[in-house]
Amino acid sequence: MSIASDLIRGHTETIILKHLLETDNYGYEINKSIQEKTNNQYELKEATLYTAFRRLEQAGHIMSYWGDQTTGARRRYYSITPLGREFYKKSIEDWQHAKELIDLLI
Amino acid sequence: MSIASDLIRGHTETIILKHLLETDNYGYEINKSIQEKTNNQYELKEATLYTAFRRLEQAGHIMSYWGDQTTGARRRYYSITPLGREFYKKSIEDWQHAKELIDLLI
DNA sequence: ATATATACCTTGACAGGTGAGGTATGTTGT
DNA sequence: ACAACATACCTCACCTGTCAAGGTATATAT
Repeated sequence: MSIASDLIRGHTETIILKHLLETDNYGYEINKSIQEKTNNQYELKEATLYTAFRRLEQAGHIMSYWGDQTTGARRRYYSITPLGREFYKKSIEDWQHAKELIDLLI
Repeated sequence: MSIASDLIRGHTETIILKHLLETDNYGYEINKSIQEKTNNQYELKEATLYTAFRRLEQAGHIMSYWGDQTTGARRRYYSITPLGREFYKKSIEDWQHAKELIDLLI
């Protein structure tokens, strides 16, 4: 059992930011982590993942740099900014609030 | 404090169906009911409301008929179908599931 | 007369998600 | 040696639901 796009929509950025709160990380690894956490019930589509990174960087919520892999494919690491942390906090509050309203209405 | 479009997206149809479970109703009244329930924290935009009605009718989840108002503006009443009830039930389950996954990920 | 409330509707723009395609490196199986 | 797979990135065109902005029509209150 999966999850509909329209239900996850709007959470993509929050999910990514959550994965950057403690350590920097790169796209592929973040997505694998999502799959593991959800027992393969959910994964971000690559196009969704990378466009979200662009939006977040554009908005100043994350910053990126290339890892110095001496072997294997190159990795672009992302780091959350102070602004990104604020945005994350606000998103969590919005979600708590939205949950209540939706539960009230459906 | 309001609620972001992207967080409510995908719930519009469920919200409408919920309002039709017990009695037939019409658009304007349904929207007022939503505002009252949420203490004016949320309302469906008219365009959203009416396009959702079209989708639901197209999908066979609701049926419509004109009320016989002798005075005042005409009303188009909507009635939920058995298929609509099934869809509603499924949507609630999807929501419960989505909530868990989102809470796990953010 | 004018404003407000009721009640419906459509069109075009916008934004996020996605399918389908691409590039490149390293490892594992036969 | 070669194929297949895993790792890791990226972009473009398309789809869908929301919304701003416009419209129509009737009844009531000031």
